[in-house]
Amino acid sequence: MLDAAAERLVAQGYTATTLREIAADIGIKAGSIYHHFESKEDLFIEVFSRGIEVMVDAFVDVDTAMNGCDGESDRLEAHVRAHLGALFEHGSFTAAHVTAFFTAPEELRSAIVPLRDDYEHRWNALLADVLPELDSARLPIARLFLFGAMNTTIEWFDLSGDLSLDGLANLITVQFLEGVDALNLQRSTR
Amino acid sequence: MLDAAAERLVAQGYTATTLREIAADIGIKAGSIYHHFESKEDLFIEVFSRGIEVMVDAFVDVDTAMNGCDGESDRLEAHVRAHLGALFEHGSFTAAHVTAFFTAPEELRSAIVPLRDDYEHRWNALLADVLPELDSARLPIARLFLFGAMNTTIEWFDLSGDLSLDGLANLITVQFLEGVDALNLQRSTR
DNA sequence: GCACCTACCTAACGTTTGTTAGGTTCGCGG
DNA sequence: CCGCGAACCTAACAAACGTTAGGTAGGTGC
Repeated sequence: MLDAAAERLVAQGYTATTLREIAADIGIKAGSIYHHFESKEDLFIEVFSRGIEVMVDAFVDVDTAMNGCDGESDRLEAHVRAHLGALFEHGSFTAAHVTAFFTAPEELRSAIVPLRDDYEHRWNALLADVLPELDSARLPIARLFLFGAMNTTIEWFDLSGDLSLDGLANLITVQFLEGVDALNLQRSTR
Repeated sequence: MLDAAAERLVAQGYTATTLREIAADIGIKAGSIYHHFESKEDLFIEVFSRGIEVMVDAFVDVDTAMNGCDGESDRLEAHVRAHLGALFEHGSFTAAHVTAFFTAPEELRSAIVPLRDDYEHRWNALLADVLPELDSARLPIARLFLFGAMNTTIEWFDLSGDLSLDGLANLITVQFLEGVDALNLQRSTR
């Protein structure tokens, strides 16, 4: 049921997603939803929360899997790959979060903001490690550029196309660290 | 009235924006809107179209203002500045387009897609000029990274903050061309 | 066998939505 | 002064929304 809600969110946004639609998707009636959640808002708070949880889990997994052994740029690329994985490979929760969060009412959003802050802080810390020379005032801006490039991929990237998720993660990382021209030299991406 | 519709779009998305709200914003009643537009969809097609028009106009202005005289990276930065200007300085049409386009019903979107394609082609041609060595298969991807960084600024950039639009355009361009580390060396941004 | 809980349904409620038909006001051209 | 069209209003319409009250089927524990 949360899955169905997340998929509707991606396709239609918050207000356009109906409880009757979600209910129909899983073969029940709209009223029955209220046995599991107190309200529409309550249901979608859970969906958005899971979206962040998937991202954080993916982030933590990378952090524990590689503790200081690899190069810093490889570490960044692994995290980019994990973020993209959360977006495309772990259900629709993260995709729903990224596409539909700003279509939700403000009181719902404010309940989720702390979770988003936590995830952003993790990335700031990561970037501070990977880019020690970078002016700390420019660091959040660099992160926002990177997030912009990563998150908008849901609007155009096709999992079944010529470019793999590994390849995409590599391209984003290289472009971020070294600029566009470096996109030419990259290893084959399939 | 189109302005009011655009501002509501930015704040609430397509479905959550009511004709009664728009009417109240400009001091008329909901039914009166139908004297100017055939339907809600019709009204918002106009809003989204103007959003693209503002971007294209800004793009063309830069192209005619500087024909080959300046350096290629300056030319790119001028276009980035123009795109950000369309987003923040020329009313809410472009901002509404970028934030709310995917919250609109599909039949509305398909009426707008050709306009979007036109704008994307202009950017592809620009990037092909500025980056002649870049693999042409990577060019649309580079553009999408750049668009991602530029368009998500509406979610965080504050016109009245410490960073000016000129400064932001410079940061985005430099990061795009040379990578993150180049963010340090940039000219003061106010 | 009885009580109870979970999971669902039915049927309706009040509200809001896009939309429409018919009427009013006002200003301009002839 | 008359007619006409543009801009707006009133009042209602059917449909769809989130939500609720009350009821039903099936399983579990005692």
